Amino acid sequence: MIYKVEKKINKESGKATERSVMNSITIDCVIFGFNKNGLEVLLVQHGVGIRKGEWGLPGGWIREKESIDNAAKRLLADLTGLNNVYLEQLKAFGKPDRFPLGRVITIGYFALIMRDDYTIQPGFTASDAKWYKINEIPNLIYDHNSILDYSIDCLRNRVRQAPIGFNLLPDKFTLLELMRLYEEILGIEMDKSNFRRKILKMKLLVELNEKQKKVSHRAAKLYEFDQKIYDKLTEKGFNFEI
Amino acid sequence: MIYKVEKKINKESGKATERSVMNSITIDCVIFGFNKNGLEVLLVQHGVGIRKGEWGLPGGWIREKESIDNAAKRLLADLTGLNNVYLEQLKAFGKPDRFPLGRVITIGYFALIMRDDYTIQPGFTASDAKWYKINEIPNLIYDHNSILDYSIDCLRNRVRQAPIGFNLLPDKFTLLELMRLYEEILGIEMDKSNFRRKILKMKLLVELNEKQKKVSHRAAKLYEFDQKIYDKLTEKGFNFEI
DNA sequence: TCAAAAGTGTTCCTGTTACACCCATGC
DNA sequence: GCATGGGTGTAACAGGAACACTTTTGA
Repeated sequence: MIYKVEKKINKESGKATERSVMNSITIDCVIFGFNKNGLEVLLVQHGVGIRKGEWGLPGGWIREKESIDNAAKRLLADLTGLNNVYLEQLKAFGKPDRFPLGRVITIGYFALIMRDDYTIQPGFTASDAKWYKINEIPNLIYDHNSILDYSIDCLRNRVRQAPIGFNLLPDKFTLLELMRLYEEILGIEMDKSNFRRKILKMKLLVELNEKQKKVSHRAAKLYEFDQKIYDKLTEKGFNFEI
Repeated sequence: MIYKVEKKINKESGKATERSVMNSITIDCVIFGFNKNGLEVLLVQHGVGIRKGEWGLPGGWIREKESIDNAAKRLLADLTGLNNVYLEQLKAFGKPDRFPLGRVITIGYFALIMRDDYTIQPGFTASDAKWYKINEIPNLIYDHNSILDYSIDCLRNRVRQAPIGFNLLPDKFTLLELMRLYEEILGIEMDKSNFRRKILKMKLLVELNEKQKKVSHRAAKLYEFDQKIYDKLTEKGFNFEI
């Protein structure tokens, strides 16, 4: 029974014929990116199987000897070529009928990456990959729409309680760029002045001796987020909150 | 290979010889209870296998045709005899060496139950079950200590952002009882007067025409939490926060 | 009448909100 | 000079923290 399921799955995905991976468990990853288009998600098109041509979250199998976190990291690196990416587990999704060809539980992850770094590598489970705006998501395979919805809720919560939003921006950014990021993710409008005060008061940004270049307005100062400063502050009981 | 692993697991737990469950995936549940002793967790003692006599989280296998949420519900009902229990998934735990006899990923859950309701039912994977205070947890099997630690962090966050703490109290409770609950979970001291104001201002408690009885001091009013009121408020954009 | 907890009121202080306004730069 | 976004300042308000005080009940 289980063997049969595994064979079918392999037909579908066209991979993992050796016994080096766990069966009945997969990983699916919501990859968030941010640029002038706003918040986007990287989706892949299935290259083989009955759902060929349809879009879904990038995902894959877990090898026998790797942790689930490392499996997610590996899948992400294979697809994007990026290594030190912010990655966090969402939760497990396990409705019995979520996958039509057998009982497969999937563990959801979300990643935050800096768009400009990114060049698409043809992933082994995808014939194509494409960024989609957060509010223009098509119908996805399996339960991937609900995983995606869940990930957005999760991102909105997390981004307000931990300084993880910086992972979506270049190393050096202006305060307004940071504010636009929060506005986009949270879907709200913020006050420039109040945002500046709030974020600067936390003292976890490093003010650089550098300014924007080639902008048709007064050049803004660039700032940097320093994880070490944040770690020190949290040790002393500091809680990030926006 | 996988079959071998499964046989070993069965020896260990003394169950699931049919093929009606998924292999390589389990569920472990952190069950929180609250009474005059404070916040406690229900642990079970392994009845058979090499870890006999050691304590761990109650858990079990997922049947082929049930969702993971329902599997957790079922396990909880089998152990405690309770049915409508507040239950939430933590996340999946999947270090490759977390289970010594083979690769098994577990999905963690936490439950909030009202202690007085509770009578221990001999669970099929446990020879004994016992409540442990949150800060007197012994060494547990496998990675159960880290699952438990994670669940406490998670509870502390959740209890401040959603009105789930009520599940640990009787239907009717006084404001001070509620405050003591928060103090215990969050590990902080609160001001009686400020807490009253805050919680009453939310208008999600129903004031009953009833008072405490047989107390050797002024009897306090009893209140009730009404999920419907909360749902209506959240529709209007209300956010619970303590 | 005393202990213990219920319940009310008030003051101080901080952080947030909603603005108005000036500054620098490219076109 | 004007449009655009950068950056500063402030007054009004809301909410939280800290604390004092009165009330009710059983023993």
